[in-house]
Amino acid sequence: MKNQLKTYLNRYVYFSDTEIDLIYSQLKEKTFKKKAFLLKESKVCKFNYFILKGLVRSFYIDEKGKEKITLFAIDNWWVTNTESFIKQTPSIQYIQAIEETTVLYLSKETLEILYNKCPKLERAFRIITENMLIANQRKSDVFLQMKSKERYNDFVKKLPDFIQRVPQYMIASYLEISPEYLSELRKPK
Amino acid sequence: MKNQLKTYLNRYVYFSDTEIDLIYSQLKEKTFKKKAFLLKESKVCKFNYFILKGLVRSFYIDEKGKEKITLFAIDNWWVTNTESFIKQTPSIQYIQAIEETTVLYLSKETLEILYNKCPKLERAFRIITENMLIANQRKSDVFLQMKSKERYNDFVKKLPDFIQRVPQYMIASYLEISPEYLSELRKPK
DNA sequence: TTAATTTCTTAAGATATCTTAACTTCTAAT
DNA sequence: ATTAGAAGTTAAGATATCTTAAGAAATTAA
Repeated sequence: MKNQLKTYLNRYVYFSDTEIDLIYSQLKEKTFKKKAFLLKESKVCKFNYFILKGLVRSFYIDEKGKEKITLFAIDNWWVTNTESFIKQTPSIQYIQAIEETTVLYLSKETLEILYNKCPKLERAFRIITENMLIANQRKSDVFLQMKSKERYNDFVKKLPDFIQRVPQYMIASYLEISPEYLSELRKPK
Repeated sequence: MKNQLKTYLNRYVYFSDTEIDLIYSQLKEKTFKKKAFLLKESKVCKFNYFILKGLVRSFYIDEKGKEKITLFAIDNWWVTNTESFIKQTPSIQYIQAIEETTVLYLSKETLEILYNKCPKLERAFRIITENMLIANQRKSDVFLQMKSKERYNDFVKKLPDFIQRVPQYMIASYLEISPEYLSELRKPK
């Protein structure tokens, strides 16, 4: 566990074992069963979760009562509801385990204490946040205004693992395509 | 100029005058005429720009040769092409002044030197980046899958200043609506 | 002020995508 | 193994939005 975190963090900034020990000592571990919620709508998102193993989705319910999936996250990704976690305001979204998922997690308060004790961690999160912004900008700038078929092809190409592990109707929701139409698009010929 | 930057940065982290002097000493100032480019497609985005006064847009050209606007930015916003600036890779997008625009700007290298000399600045940018991420997630999560009319109404409500200053066809592009259809939507009754 | 360019509007026909609803296939639980 | 629920497919009709094309209005330049 500690080693997985170390390998991950060292991709951004080099941390000594002592520093990793400090960070790790502040993290708690938990396993969520399939379909269990890490966060529910209207609750403040208290934690930032580092996924050791598993698969989760984030979604909200629109005016028509439909689930709209906004992200998937797997091993070695941080997942939280950024807005709710940063501002400590109620979340509009849910975070739910699609597979059994084991995480390390920490509160905003704990994270801020760590930033002060270990400025390198703040640098790591600055870089991680920049990367998340870049990924999200790709989604909003280009991805969402492609045609449905292009979005699906792009997703299959870039995230083939997810196609295996995530039900098709969830992929449709993430791609903002109705499940029926995605089914149509997948038809050969 | 220095004062405007100070007021802005102090919204995130408190900086002493000495620290502001250090930061300010590394920034250059420049004025772009209306329609001048801060960044052109295929070039590496060398700078992060802090807009003192003015209005710019970022856009790319799609396969059909149409301009797709991805953001507007005004006074007291940082603007750059995040992906190109962070990774120092060629940009797909342009950044262009819509009105005459005066900026302070600095290179990635300079910014990294400043992060080391003044860790508070790294904290400020960590927070600024978090806020940009939150704003962008709102766009990709909710905004882009609203109906065209809702997107327009939302934009009018949240950014009324832009309606005055930005030609309607540019707003249409940002909202991912054809200019003709936006014109239709705006018709009374 | 007039001409030139840019921006905005209107309308008709085309198309992508959604909705509904029924049916099939798959999966998980008894 | 059987059944109940979940997930995926199919097809017809509805609708949002785009495309094209032309003209009107507004800005900018001469």
